Amino acid sequence: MNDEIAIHWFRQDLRISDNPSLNFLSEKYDNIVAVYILDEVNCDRKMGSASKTWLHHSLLSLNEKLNNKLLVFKGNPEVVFNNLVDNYNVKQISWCRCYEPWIIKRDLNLKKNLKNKVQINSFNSSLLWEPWEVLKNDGSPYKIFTPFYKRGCLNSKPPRKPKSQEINFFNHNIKSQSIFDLELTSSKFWEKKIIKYWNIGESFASKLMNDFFSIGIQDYSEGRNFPIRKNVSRLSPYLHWGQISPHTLWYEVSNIEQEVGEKNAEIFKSELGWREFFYNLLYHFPKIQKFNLQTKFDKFPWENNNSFFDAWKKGQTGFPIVDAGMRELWETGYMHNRVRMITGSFLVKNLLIHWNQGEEWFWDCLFDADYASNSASWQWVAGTGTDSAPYFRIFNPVTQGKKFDPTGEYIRKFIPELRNFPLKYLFEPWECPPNTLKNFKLGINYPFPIVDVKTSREKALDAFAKIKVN
DNA sequence: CCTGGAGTTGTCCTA
DNA sequence: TTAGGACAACTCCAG
Repeated sequence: MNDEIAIHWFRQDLRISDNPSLNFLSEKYDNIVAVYILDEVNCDRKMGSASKTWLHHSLLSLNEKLNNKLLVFKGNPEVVFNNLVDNYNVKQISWCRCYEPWIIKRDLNLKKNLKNKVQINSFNSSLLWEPWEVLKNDGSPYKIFTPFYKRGCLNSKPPRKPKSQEINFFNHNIKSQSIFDLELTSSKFWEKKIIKYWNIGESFASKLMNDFFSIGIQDYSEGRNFPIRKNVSRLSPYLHWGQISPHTLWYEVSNIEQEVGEKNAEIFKSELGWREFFYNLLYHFPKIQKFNLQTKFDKFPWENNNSFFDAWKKGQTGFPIVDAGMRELWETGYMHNRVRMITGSFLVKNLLIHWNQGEEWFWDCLFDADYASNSASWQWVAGTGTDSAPYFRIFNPVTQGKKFDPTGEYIRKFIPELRNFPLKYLFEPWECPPNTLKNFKLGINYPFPIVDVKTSREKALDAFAKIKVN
């Protein structure tokens, strides 16, 4: 019997279907061995708590699909692979590309150091266009979304078509650590709570896609702005971990463009385009996770205020739409996109707290925490990023609440103490005449607003004026 | 090199 | 009540 093996290294492509590396190996080899390695040696930032939880359950689900033959290790991949190559007849190692700067660097070294022992291949699986392929005519990267997407992406070659095939996984006897040895999970109440809202794994990703494409997308262009409506896909965590490919989403939504309306399909695609844009930015500006893209913001007078930051994290700012969002995040490991903008704008522009702090908190709490998207989105909110959105665009947390949660249903869902609060004052409880509600006292049952909207807005505008170029 | 049009998601004031 | 312009000026991008 043939004892030659080929290793597929699972990373952020935790799926069997439409996996180019697995497809490639399957055509050449009869014996494929699947490996996952938790690398906390080379990384420049450890996974957040929610990400670890998602990964833990994803690996359990993947392992089950593989008849418990997934090999799991913790440590430096180079050491792990050297061991495997020295002890088994490994002909080939193959993986799907990641784009975090530290991973690019690590993989490059790994290839260099192992290429004399074993054949190595890598594939694109998680981006519709490679970041080095979408460039302006002069060869430099785009900094503005619209030309990036319309001209850079839509005018170049169409994304690869998704392809799924039978994979020849090998019924091996190789020993490894267990998924529990990775210590990705704890018995924290918080973890148990947030996973209750999700079904984690590849099969649930396709189910979610199918459900969304048959119902939610029908009113995507309008409805996606309202946090209580079922018009967003909530596929972001699955996309991040590669439990579904953007290629599948791209072509599936193209197929139903007539039924769901061209506009809804186009806007959904452009959201995938934003994801591409964020990766493109990260690839060409690898420091955006920490550093302002517009360096003039380096001298912006951010404020250090731990009690404000704590109030924001806990959903105790006294602004119901902000608090509802922050509590949704803590309760479910997710926050609706519109509310991410509102809470982000509030942190940065009303509290004047550095976007780095918001980015860190989201990194820890979000199931879809993504190195590229999280950083680039925070820079967008803060106005420190590439897009030249006017600095005076400051969300008003009262107006935004009234506009996008007009029935108050979202606020009431996540802020139980306001469940019986009159709708008229729900977006600005401090305006409610005292004693309107029995057993409710502002400052006791729900906090007073920690800042004044008007004066904090003006303060932010003054601060922005100070860093103007001239 | 020059030119002109444009830039995800807002708010506030005024007529 | 509502629609339209001001907010300020910059950088990006393509021709």
